[in-house]
Amino acid sequence: MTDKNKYHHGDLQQKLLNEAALVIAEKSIDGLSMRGLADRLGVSRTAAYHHFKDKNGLLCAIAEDGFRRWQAELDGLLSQLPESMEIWFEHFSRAYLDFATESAEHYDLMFGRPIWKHGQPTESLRKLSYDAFQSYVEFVERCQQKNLIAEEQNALRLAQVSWGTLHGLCRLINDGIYIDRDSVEDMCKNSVRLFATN
Amino acid sequence: MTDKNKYHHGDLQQKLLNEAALVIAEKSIDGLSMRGLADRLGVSRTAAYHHFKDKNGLLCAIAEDGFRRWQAELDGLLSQLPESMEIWFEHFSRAYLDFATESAEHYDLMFGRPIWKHGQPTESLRKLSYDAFQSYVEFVERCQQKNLIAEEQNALRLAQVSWGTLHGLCRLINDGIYIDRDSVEDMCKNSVRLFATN
DNA sequence: CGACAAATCTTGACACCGTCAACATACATC
DNA sequence: GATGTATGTTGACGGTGTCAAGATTTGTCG
Repeated sequence: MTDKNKYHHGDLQQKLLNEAALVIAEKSIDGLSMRGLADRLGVSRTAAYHHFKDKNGLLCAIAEDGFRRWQAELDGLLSQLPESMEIWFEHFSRAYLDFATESAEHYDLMFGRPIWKHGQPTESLRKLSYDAFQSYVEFVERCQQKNLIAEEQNALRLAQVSWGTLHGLCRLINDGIYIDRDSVEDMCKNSVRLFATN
Repeated sequence: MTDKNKYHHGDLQQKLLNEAALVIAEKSIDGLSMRGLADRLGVSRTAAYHHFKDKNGLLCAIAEDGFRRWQAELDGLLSQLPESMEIWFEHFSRAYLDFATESAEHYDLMFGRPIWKHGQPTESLRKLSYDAFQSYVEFVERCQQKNLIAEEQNALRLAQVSWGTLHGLCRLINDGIYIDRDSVEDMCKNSVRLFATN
């Protein structure tokens, strides 16, 4: 290993992921191209194809990182049972919105059409996303067992609807339909009241 | 006008819109290219640029059609005050989901990132979308005046949150995250209960 | 150590894409 | 009939994802 003009790059796979994250932060997801990414790393256009099946594979890997970050935060939020559902859910909503808006591009990738509808999601990505949601469902169930939430409600449905609502709000912001963050905060409180007092 | 090998196409603008709708229905929005569309109409690659500023302009025009269709349906739904909010909202939800899933590609265009975040929406599109939402807000206000909805709630916020929830569900379906339509029906009923009994 | 296989990286090529510039044709109007 | 405008054309530029074939390095086994 001459260390200087090395033919093999070392850990191109990881470097690709890191650089891709930078590009996405700079120019959004549509600004990410395989060729441009290769250029930035001073590597040939097709080098990445030895580490990812295709562009979809790379995107899935980036989305996976997002899910791991979110899961870590989620674990903290779900680790102990709340005293008041209303306060907890407001806290949860804020954390969710913060994640979705601060890592907007990651969020769009994690739940967006390019991966889930068109390019098939990687099996590992599928599992990560499923686990994240599942841990939320189980949290709702634990809350029901402690009588924090009415037990006659279907835990899965409750989790789906409450998450779907948050997801809807986040999409409205990230897609540029609602841009007023204050409105969103207020909407968030409204939806909290709906879920918590029911 | 020789009628046969006519140089001028007649009403290319409308034909472009019609054919684009077909392409979108066949191959989804990403399958629509300016060049491919021109080919299908037997016209040169840049002919469309005399009728739309650029691809974004064409997409906006398609989205406008979607908004007009939705507004027509909306007018019917909002024309008279309901007797029961719960029944009405269930009816409304179903209509919204039907529209969003049956015209999935149109829906994604109407509320999707490509237009609102990246390519700036046309002024006319902006107005159409604003009007549609505004008519919903005014409906909520009328319901409040008739004491069908608690008056202390902010009508705008209520409209935003309820619509945001429906939008969230639709995105989950259209983006391929939830594919089970039965689950969605059930989720829909759950969210109805949240809004109607509050 | 040498040979051979696997991993990794390269260039070349293909088929797309959006869109600008320059030019050609048809139509409308004075 | 001349002239301007609307509409159509081809040519070109730079961009994209990705496949095939060849080059080079690394890992493995006798």
